[in-house]
Amino acid sequence: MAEEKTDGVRKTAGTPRALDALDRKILGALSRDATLSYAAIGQDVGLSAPAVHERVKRLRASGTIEATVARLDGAAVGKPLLAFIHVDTEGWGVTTGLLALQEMPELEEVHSSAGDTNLILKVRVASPKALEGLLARIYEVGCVRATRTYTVLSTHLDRPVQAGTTQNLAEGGPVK
Amino acid sequence: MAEEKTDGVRKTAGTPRALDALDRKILGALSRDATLSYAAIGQDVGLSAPAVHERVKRLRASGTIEATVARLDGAAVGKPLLAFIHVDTEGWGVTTGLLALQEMPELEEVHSSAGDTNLILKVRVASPKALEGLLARIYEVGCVRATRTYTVLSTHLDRPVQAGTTQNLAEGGPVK
DNA sequence: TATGAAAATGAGAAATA
DNA sequence: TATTTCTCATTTTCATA
Repeated sequence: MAEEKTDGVRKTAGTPRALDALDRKILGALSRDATLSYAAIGQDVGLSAPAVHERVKRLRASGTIEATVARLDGAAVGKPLLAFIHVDTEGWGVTTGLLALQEMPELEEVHSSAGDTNLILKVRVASPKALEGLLARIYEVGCVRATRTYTVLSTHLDRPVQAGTTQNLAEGGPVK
Repeated sequence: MAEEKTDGVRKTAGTPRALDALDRKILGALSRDATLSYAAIGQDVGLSAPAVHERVKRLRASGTIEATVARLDGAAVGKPLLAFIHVDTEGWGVTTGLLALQEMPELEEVHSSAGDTNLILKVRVASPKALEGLLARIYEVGCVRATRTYTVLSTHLDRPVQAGTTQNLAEGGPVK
């Protein structure tokens, strides 16, 4: 348990510096394709390559850019089955057992939730059988009252955090 | 490259080539940090830099690596509120209105689901008010019978698709 | 703008089937 | 023996001051 798994946990070690329109455009480009050269991004946003580099460095240091990672195809790595699992727990003593679960690469997201459930899990597994095994291990943690599993039939959209907001996207929107 | 970017939608245009242990280690490293040099990865897995490059090129071409992207901090880009929305629809005619919703950068994931709900949405917004506005627009689509919103209080784990499986987790040490 | 490092490409050698 | 895949050497592009 003495492992320093930072892996994907929020850092937020950043300066609360405001982002301007240029920052947002750069972030938008990088969130789509981080292999773009600074020169190419600079052409898009109207900046020189070193200027883009400077901003990206700042965005990295501030934690706005958490990491640059490869997005893998679930099916291609042998995990074609995606599911969300809602877990109802007794009390708040979930933390200990939770850490053990996070060791499993099948788990991608773990959120505490408001609403009629306590915990929302996003998992990706090889087969229904693997899902069954995963559920069994969740109950082994203890303090689990019930689970509800939502198997994903098809994914229509799956993209990273977007830098843009609705306001600067569509001006004519009927947003009240 | 003038690429047909569909903004995160599955392509799976890949060869069904099996991944060996080396591929998985490389994928694991890149899914954590895609800024690593091929030489550094090569040292980890016991390969030369060009050899790693060759495999990565293959993995990209096959679609196993979908993209290399920057992970952004939701709070830092002005969207501190994460929520899952379950949508109950009437019939299956959701497709048309769905496409309009995907234009909104607040939407990150859209899945069809089995279970007692039809659609699972993952959204990230600036405020409760923005969430309210988003819900309103969802109902505007039509065919929406009901929604259930699960607001995320805190995120304990959020990482990309993992290349490993539970079986080979124990054997493979932490690739540092 | 200039420098250094790393990525990309090609040719030869070794291991495997 | 033929095919695949690694290593080595070279060029070119990009990050960084």
